[in-house]
Amino acid sequence: MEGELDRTLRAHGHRVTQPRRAVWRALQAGSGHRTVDEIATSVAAIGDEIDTASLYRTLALFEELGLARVSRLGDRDAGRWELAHPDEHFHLVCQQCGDVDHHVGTLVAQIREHVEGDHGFAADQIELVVNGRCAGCQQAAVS
Amino acid sequence: MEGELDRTLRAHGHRVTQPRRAVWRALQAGSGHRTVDEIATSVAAIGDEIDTASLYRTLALFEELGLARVSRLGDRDAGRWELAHPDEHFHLVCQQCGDVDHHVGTLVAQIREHVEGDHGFAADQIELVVNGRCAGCQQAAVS
DNA sequence: GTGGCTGCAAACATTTTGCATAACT
DNA sequence: AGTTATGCAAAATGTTTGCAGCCAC
Repeated sequence: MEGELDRTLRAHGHRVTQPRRAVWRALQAGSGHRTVDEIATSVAAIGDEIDTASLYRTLALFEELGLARVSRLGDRDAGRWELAHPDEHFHLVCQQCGDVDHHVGTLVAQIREHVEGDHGFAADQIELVVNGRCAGCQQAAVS
Repeated sequence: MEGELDRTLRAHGHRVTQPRRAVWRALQAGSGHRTVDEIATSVAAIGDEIDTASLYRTLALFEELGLARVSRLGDRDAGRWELAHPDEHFHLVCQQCGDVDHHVGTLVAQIREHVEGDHGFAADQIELVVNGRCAGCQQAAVS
């Protein structure tokens, strides 16, 4: 469904270009939580090409339009991008296998209620990152 | 109490040096959530001096020893360091005034239970960053 | 045709690393 | 004395910016 990108871009007076479409498709393809580098590779795999600078600009635009989201997972390295989904979610980062799991649940809604109720804080975006060891790696450690 | 630093360092076979003491004192001084640059300035203010590379190495060591913690607050820029406190806590980042509030509560413990119970995930460190507008800025917007 | 968008290259900021010297134990 | 930690400089990494030409509108 290419419609959403085109519609959103035009609605805000931005142009629909080949690079933007390519990035959009690349984001759809993968399973989220990709670095800029990975997205560039993904774009290349589709047969397109995009310059790093343009990629950053495109992602920044997507974020501004609410089409994508970036999160810096607790650790050191680079920002990771994913398509924006309506549901609130949180990340489980396994320190051992490096896997990043993506969970949707009521947890984030509970957090929102808590900070709004107890602290009078208008929560806009909630980023929850849990570092630890996933179920698989715990088993592996025992065996 | 300078004892904690000395004790912890020696307990792990590390040396007690002037730069390490200076960084430790600088961390005690400020109110947490400082960038490497700010810590360096803080060290200089005490009358000491430390090279950036050493500062990074020192902070990495402190983290390894459980004396300090780093967090990349959702946004763009650099990592922010603070002393490790036993209590779990979370951050409220106001997008308007830029203030970073630091809250302790049962919330983080609840999160831990949730991911361990429902997802079999052994939570090691939980980083919760809430972006939004603080109570003060909400009032300011109304008036 | 025109102004926004892209690609290229260079700048920037943050963090890491190699190595000779200094300092803790 | 024997190492470990430091400072300096240089590199690595991730991201941003200036600008001439191109392309969607």
